[in-house]
Amino acid sequence: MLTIGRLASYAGVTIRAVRHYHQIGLLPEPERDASGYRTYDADAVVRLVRIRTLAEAGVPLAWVRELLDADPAAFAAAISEIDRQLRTRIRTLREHRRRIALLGCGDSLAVPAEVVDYLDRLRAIGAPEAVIEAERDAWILVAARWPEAIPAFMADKVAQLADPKVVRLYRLVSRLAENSADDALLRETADAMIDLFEQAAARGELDWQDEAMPDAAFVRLLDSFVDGVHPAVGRLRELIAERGWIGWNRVERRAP
Amino acid sequence: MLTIGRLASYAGVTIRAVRHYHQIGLLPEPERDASGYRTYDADAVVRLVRIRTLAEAGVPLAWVRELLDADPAAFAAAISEIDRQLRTRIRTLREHRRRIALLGCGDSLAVPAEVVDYLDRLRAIGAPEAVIEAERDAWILVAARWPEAIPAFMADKVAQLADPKVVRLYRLVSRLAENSADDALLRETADAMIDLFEQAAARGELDWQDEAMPDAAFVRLLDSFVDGVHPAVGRLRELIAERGWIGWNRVERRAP
DNA sequence: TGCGGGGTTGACGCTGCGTCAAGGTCAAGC
DNA sequence: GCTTGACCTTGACGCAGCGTCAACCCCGCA
Repeated sequence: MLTIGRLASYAGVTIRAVRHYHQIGLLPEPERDASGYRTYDADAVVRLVRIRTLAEAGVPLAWVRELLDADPAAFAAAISEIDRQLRTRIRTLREHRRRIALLGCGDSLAVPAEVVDYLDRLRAIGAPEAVIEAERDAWILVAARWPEAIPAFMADKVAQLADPKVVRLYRLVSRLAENSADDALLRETADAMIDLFEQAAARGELDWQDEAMPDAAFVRLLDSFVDGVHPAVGRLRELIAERGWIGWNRVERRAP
Repeated sequence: MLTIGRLASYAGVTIRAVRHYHQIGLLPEPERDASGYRTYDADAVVRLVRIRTLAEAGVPLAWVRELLDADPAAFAAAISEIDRQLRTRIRTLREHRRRIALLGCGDSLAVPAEVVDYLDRLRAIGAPEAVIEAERDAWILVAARWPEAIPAFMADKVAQLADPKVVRLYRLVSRLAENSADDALLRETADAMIDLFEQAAARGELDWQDEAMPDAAFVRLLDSFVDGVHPAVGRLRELIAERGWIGWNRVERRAP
């Protein structure tokens, strides 16, 4: 007759594991001796070893009991099902490895490569860091909702940067970032933006905005990044609104 | 301003996950509105997306917080550590797959291949099923404690089966299994066993028993399988003991 | 006013044990 | 007979990352 400790050591498991198996009914509770100790016989060791054999092969304990006395067909079926699950988990972990290898750090975390490229171009034409961060955050949101649309969006945005008017606007914004009290500069910036808005309207580029961004609340959310860039943005928004334009990420002409 | 549901849907996570991140301090608790609803801003979405990006790459949540504002060097170090852990887990699962593919079912569960072979030979010479089961269970215990010793043990046991005396003994045992009341048969079996014991003793085969099986309690445990085969085994043990021999798996000569 | 679809906190469940906590038991040495 | 140390007992929390009730509040709409 064995104590729990000897049983466990014969089977190569911990005492805690044995008690756990009792608790979940995998190993029957044996007789107790006068002092309450569990007393095991050799059959318990055999059963325990079999339990471990299955458990160490990745069989969930919940399935072990049925497997221990399953006929060959059921056994084989269960084994192949468990193997399937193991394969799935391995695939998941491999996917994790793939993703973790792609992770950039800090700024570029959660930002698709196309967006990183676009932000670099913005930086190259002298956009202020605050603007770039706002763009980055906004594109993080867009990428989370429509990851597949990012390449097209970015191709579009990069193409826009070829327009000298756009570059000039960013220059103005950059100067404004350093001297936001300059009212003439503010007006000049507003003019430049409206010029671009009107150009876009003339080319019909505003017409498919609704399809690209169908969610008004989401667009307001994106706008909030722009508003957070600098206090002067509020003034800018007012100036532009006075001239009948509303919105940053989806612009509309309204009665002034 | 967003409710928790919109926040979650923008970031592609469940509401429960967001609350969980609050609970573990990964995402700061936002302001509440008059009715107690949490009100989020766009920055919360960005942070949440970043958390998900890391979590979906297999980063444990406990590490996400530090990673979110780690410098590139620390970030890279953490990433490589996490990748190491992922590789370890993949190796573990692959080992599970390997083992599960090797699992026999029912009888052969937890029995090494060499033992299966030996049991088949026993069956071939006509050993009764009860004896084979007892052998099987005993070898399960031995294999659990000294798996590396099994091939040598089995080579030895298989070699023994070449001895006609051993084969004859199993024949007797087999007849005894069918007719345990036959006293003459019982005595003949005892004689056959003692003959083998003495032959082994003469060849010095009993001398290294202690080295092979140093644990007396363990040997008693193995013996208990033999005792459980059939009630007649008890009679057999007495008969043999009268002639000065004790034990099944490790035999000793004692003063009768 | 009722209904459906939000939101709130609190708590248990899952997996397979590890790890205290707070004791009772046993064999051995003094 | 007493201590010591190794072993046994039950009970309960902890772990990772949420899923899933339960029980209740809030809001807009017919």
